[in-house]
Amino acid sequence: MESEELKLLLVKHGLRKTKVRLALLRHFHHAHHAQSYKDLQSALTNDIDKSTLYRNLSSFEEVGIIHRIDDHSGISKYALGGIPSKGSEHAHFVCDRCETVYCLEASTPPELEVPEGFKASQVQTIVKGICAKC
Amino acid sequence: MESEELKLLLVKHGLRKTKVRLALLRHFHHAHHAQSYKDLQSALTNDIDKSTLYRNLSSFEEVGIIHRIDDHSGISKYALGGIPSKGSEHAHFVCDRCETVYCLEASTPPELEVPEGFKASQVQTIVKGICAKC
DNA sequence: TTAGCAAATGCGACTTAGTTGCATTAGTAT
DNA sequence: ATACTAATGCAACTAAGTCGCATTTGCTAA
Repeated sequence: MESEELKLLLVKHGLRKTKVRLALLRHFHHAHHAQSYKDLQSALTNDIDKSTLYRNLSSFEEVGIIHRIDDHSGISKYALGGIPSKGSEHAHFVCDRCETVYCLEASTPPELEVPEGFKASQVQTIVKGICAKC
Repeated sequence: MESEELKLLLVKHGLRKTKVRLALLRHFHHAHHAQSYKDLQSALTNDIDKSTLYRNLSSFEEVGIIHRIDDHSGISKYALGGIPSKGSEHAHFVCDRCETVYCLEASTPPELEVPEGFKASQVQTIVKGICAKC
C-alpha cells in the first residue's frame, strides 16, 4: 500500500491526515500479526505519546480501519480490518509460546446453542496453540 | 453442598481449611453465574483482604476447583469447575446489558481450521447477547 | 494566502485490576 | 503441646488504559 492509499484510507473515514496516524497505518500495513501498544511504540522510530496512541487506536477502531483483539493476556492487540460483522467474523490464534496473535481470516464462526431465554448475537473465538514460527 | 463437603473439596486438593476459603467456596456454590473480585468482596459479609482473595482464587484455579473466565471486560470472572480439558470445554455467555457471565455447560467446542505449521490445542469461545433476565 | 476553527497532540495526573514483600497468625502433623 | 508451614493482612507497587487541559496542527472558506 502506497502512502497515497494510506492517506485515502484516513480521508475516506473522515479522519485528518497526521504524521502519527500515517506512521501507525504504515506499520499496521507491514505487520503480519496483531499489535499491542508496546509493539507499536517500539516499532515507531520517534515515540508517540501514550494517550495519543491509544486515542488513535480508538478512532481507527471506531471507523473500522482496525479491530481490537482480546487474547486473554490482559493486553489489547490490534490488527487491520474492521470490526467483524455478521458473516465476516474470524477467530484469532494465540501462540502459547511467543504470545503472538494472528487473525484466522478463513475461520467461520460456529453456531452455538444458548439456553431458553438467552439471545446470542455474536461469537468470539480464540484458538490457543503453537504458531508456525515456534 | 454441605459444609463437610466443602471441607473435603479443600482437603482433596491439598489445601488447608481456612475461614476465608470456606466462605469463598460457600458463595461460589450458591452463585449461579461467574463471579468477579468485586462480586465476591461484596457478597462476603466480613471483608477479605484483596491479596488474600486473589491468592485464593489463584490457588483454587491451580488445583481445578474453579476456572477463570475472561469475558473481554478487562475483569476476570471465576466459576466453579476445573480448567476445561480436552472434551470438557464449554463456552461462556456474556450479557451485553447486565454483563453477567454464564457458563454454557452443554456447549461443544468447535473444531477450527488453522494454517499450515500452526498447531491448535485449545479453543475458547465467548458468546455475546442478551441473557434471560434482561 | 491567510485567518480561524476544530481536531489532534503531548503532558501529567489519575484510575483500577492485580501483584509482591514481609511480618503476623492460624492449620496441621508429630 | 510444639513446631513447622501455609495463609492472612497490610502497604507499597505495577502496568494498561483514561482524562483534563494547554498547545499545536490540519483543514476550510474567505
